[in-house]
Amino acid sequence: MKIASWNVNSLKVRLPQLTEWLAAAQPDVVALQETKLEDARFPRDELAAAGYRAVFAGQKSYNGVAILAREEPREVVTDIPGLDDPQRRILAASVGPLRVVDLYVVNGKAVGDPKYAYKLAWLEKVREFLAREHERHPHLVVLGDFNIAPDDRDVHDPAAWHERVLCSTPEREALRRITELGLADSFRLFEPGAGHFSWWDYRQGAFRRNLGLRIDLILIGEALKPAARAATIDREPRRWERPSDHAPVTLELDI
DNA sequence: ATGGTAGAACGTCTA
Repeated sequence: MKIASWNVNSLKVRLPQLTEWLAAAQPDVVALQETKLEDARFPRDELAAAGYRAVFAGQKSYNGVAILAREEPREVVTDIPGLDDPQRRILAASVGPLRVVDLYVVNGKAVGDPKYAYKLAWLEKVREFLAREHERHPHLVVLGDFNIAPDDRDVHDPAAWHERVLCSTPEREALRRITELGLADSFRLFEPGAGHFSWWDYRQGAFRRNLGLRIDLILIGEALKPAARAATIDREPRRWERPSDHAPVTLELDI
């Protein structure tokens, strides 16, 4: 099984790129973030033509998450206890043997900003939800745009980003509390080195200069670790015309 | 340089 996560930054704009990438990469499950679409406008028919069933939780203009799969996702959850949140940032569903939780983590804007406090509170509520999900579903996959670079290997210029939003210690500790539920950052099962990024700012030629961060993650439960075969960051779509600022990330599981 | 670019929407927010 090949699973993937991609922040598409507007599914309306990126639909042709998504279908091209689906045809080339042939993933079995795909988590999307920043669809920026109301559910009534979700391109269900176009994705069905590409061979994917879809479940989604969207809103106008901002946020929005979706899970695509070869078979119909089951037991869909869009709202979790303790988060009465109009922002559509979380979507859980069962696909085949997997429990899949798609996250579009709050960006946070800047350390100390009210949005940063919302980010940390949001992550704690999500951690509580994931703890319960993991108890019920050992084959748990938690993936998406985490808006946190786990450590300095995931940052092009750690000095410049020191204690800034996406890299601050409280954010990294919030992520660590989630991985301590027994959820491994699958990319690091295969690649220990620095300099592998999944997001590059649109400005100042950041992609061309590889000035990026690795903030798009696929976490897997301990029970899935023996099945992990390969993890990639596919930079190719970031080179296309009018790209998302994020690259798709993938994990191959022998399951 | 509190800039720069992109998306949604058409002024201004979000990232």
